[in-house]
Amino acid sequence: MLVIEDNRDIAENIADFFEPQGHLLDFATNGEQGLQMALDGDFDVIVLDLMLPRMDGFTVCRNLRQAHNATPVLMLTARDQLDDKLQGFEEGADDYLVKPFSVKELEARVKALLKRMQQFGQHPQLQVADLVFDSNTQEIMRAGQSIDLNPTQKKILLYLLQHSPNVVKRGELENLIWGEDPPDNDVLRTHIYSLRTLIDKPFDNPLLHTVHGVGYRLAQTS
Amino acid sequence: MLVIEDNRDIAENIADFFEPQGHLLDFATNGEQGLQMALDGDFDVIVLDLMLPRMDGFTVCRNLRQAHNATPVLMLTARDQLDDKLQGFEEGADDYLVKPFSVKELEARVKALLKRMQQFGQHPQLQVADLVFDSNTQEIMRAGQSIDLNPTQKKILLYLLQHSPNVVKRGELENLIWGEDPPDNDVLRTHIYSLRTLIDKPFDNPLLHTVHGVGYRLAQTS
DNA sequence: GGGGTTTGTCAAAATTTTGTCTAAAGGGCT
DNA sequence: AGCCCTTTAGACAAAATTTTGACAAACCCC
Repeated sequence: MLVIEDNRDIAENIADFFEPQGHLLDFATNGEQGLQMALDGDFDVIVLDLMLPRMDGFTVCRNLRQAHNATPVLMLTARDQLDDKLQGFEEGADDYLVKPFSVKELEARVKALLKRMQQFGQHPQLQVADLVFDSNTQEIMRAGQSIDLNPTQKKILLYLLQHSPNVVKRGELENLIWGEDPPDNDVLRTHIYSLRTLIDKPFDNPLLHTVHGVGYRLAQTS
Repeated sequence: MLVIEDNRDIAENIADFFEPQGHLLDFATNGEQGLQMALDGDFDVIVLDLMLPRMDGFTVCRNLRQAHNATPVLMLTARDQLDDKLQGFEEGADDYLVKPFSVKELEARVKALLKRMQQFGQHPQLQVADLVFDSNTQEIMRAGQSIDLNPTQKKILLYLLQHSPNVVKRGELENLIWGEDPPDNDVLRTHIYSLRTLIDKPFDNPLLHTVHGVGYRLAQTS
């Protein structure tokens, strides 16, 4: 659990409550540091204050999501900022709590988040069959050997991993890579091709499957 | 979205806000009725009041989970009952809101819940008899074995499933596939034929029936 | 039951989508 | 500028899908 909070009292309060319960806590006291730690470490949940030195909570959260980090985020906001809360959800927060709050309530919400994540088997590292994305080293490995991907390939693979075994529409991927205006010709095909030659070609059973007319999906089809 | 709430004002408030946005709402005014509806129907989210006639919210939630229903539940609780809220999470609620609340805040939390669900692809599964369509993976299975359909066949099957056991007019299907101007000759027939050979031929009892002069329907006719 | 219409069946042609691969274009760095 | 890596373009092959058309079977109504 990572707590990004510049107010020493609140941080201590949280520490006093959770640490005796056996939770491991890390603390950051400004946005930049927090983001860095969130990206480096592998936390089960992040408690994120909104008003922070150096980088505000929204920005931290947005950056986190852009880096394809799906760690659940619980935001702490001041009492009188409903609009901020709404924005919080847009940025990818999973829950929020209004200050001042009781630590027991924080506990309840953290529990709920963890339960929800666990229920769907949200492993800290993304994995399909023997294909693994190690969020610590940012490395992709298949069958134990490391594979080197360029940024686009990595983006695609990560997105497919996150949605596996579901089908991802071609349009989603295009939107992921190019945002609004995708190129007129079908470049995505080439990227999929190159990704395939790296992650599937050298191995026996392919994991990246085409769903004709729809898109692609990553799954073991045994 | 199912709203289980005995207070007429609150229910109306919710309805007024969500229905114009295109959400489909169902209402129950007591716990037993609510539980029944939750078990029968297929809701994307359930808003559950705590104090209810006939069966309280906790019990509803617990029963729901015991029946292995994973629909996200958002509880509504009175202001001064933190302990109750904690119990709510024990019983399997996914979030809660303290009364009185702003409808916008409810919206934000509902949205967050739905997003969380969606991230893990909690889409509905369409099914008629032993024929199942998983809209996440776009996989079609009958009697446990996977069946491979092309896009048109998928479209047709999906539409039939959605309308099962009702008859679907040929014109509807043509409109579904070709939009405005359908081909002059009767191609649909060929598609139905090919669909049949895949989903019915290999099995004992056919599910796709012709209604002469009208269209087709998907149903078990035992 | 018979005639006209609708539907089932099937194989081959036409079309679209996807895979493959090479070359060129772009971008950052020294 | 020159180099390296990444991204895009385009062309052709391969695969999959959709349409065509022709005939047989089933259906409906008088």
